Amino acid sequence: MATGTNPAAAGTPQRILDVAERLVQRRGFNGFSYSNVAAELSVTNASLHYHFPTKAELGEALIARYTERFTAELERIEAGVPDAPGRLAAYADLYADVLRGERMCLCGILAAEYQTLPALMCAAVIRFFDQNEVWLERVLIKGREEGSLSFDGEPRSIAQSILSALEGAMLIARPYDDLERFQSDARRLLTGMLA
Amino acid sequence: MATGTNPAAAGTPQRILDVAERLVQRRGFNGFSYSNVAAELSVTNASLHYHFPTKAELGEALIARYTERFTAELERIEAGVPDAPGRLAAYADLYADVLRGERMCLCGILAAEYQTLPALMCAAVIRFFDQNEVWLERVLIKGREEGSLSFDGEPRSIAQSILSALEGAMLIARPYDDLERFQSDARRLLTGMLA
DNA sequence: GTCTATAGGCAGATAGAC
DNA sequence: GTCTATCTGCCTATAGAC
Repeated sequence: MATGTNPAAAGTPQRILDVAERLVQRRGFNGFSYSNVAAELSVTNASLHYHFPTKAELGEALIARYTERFTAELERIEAGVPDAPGRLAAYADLYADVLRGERMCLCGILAAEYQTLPALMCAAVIRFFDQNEVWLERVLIKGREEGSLSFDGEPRSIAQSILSALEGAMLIARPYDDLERFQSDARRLLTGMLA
Repeated sequence: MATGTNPAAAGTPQRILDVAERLVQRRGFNGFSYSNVAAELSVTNASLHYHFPTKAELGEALIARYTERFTAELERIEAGVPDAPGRLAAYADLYADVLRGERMCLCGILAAEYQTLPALMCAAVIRFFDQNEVWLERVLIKGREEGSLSFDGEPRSIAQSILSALEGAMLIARPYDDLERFQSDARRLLTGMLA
């Protein structure tokens, strides 16, 4: 073990985050409790507080890990998909994968609860969106240079619209429990803006 | 008074709904309490329970009233705006007005909390979205017949995409507290799909 | 690191006086 | 219709034993 901690317990914070993440993505930050997480892991409430003293800190850790993982996926797309249209399609597929797990985007659902979140979580949500927009903007600029994408207006502005549209498509598809609806919306919204 | 109730108290249920509606649109259904409403109205918790015995019933009443009011706005648009493109623009303006009140669409924010809502509220949220789609579909069909709108695919499917895109634009614009961002997104998303 | 035990507060909800 | 008073339960969080 790199950390030198008890091997059997080494992954505990990660397993806590795994369970909490799924709960937040399905029920929202105000819709889950320490007890929900504890019950699933068969540990006590107090044990969770050892790893994440406050719910706010747990929330910050959730966003940080989610953002890291998402960023890694974006880098993987850039490494594996050469053309800009393919990268945008792969980007939409990331959202579809989340939806397949019957989840909302973590930061999408936190955006809905934004006015009730601790300040540090708010800032982290914004950073997630900003990072997504920066990546999308880069893809758009590259696509325009290569001639594989054509659009009017500022790339950053288009990137914002793509993010909004995909988050909205997730938000609405989930009550209908309809993955195909999301994919249909995503396809239309993307092709529409890049006609 | 048509109801024959105490004049001074006649509007109490409405005032309760007014306060609760704003709280839900800003903080979510799991982010407000009877006490929050009571404090704003300077009445007691128990008094609220007289009018709305359970939080679920309060939630159902909120969606019912919101849907009625929204439907009335849609009829007003059809009566006042002759052309289909103008109707779509007016539809987007309804969302902008909500956002100006620093609120999310009531059913949009409830969609995020969907998995935690009582069954009757879930059904009512779906009905709201369906009603919106039916209206949008009608506008799209009329626009295509008149030649003022052109698009590929089923009108109902486009209507779904418009709803998703506008809800998403609201969801993301609110953390940024940026009305212009919403309007820019809405314009692009609409013109893109109806190119 | 995990436990038992518990604190202190707020949630939704009810009984009964006025 | 609104009040006071109260119930029960869950919430986040902490103290201290093991």
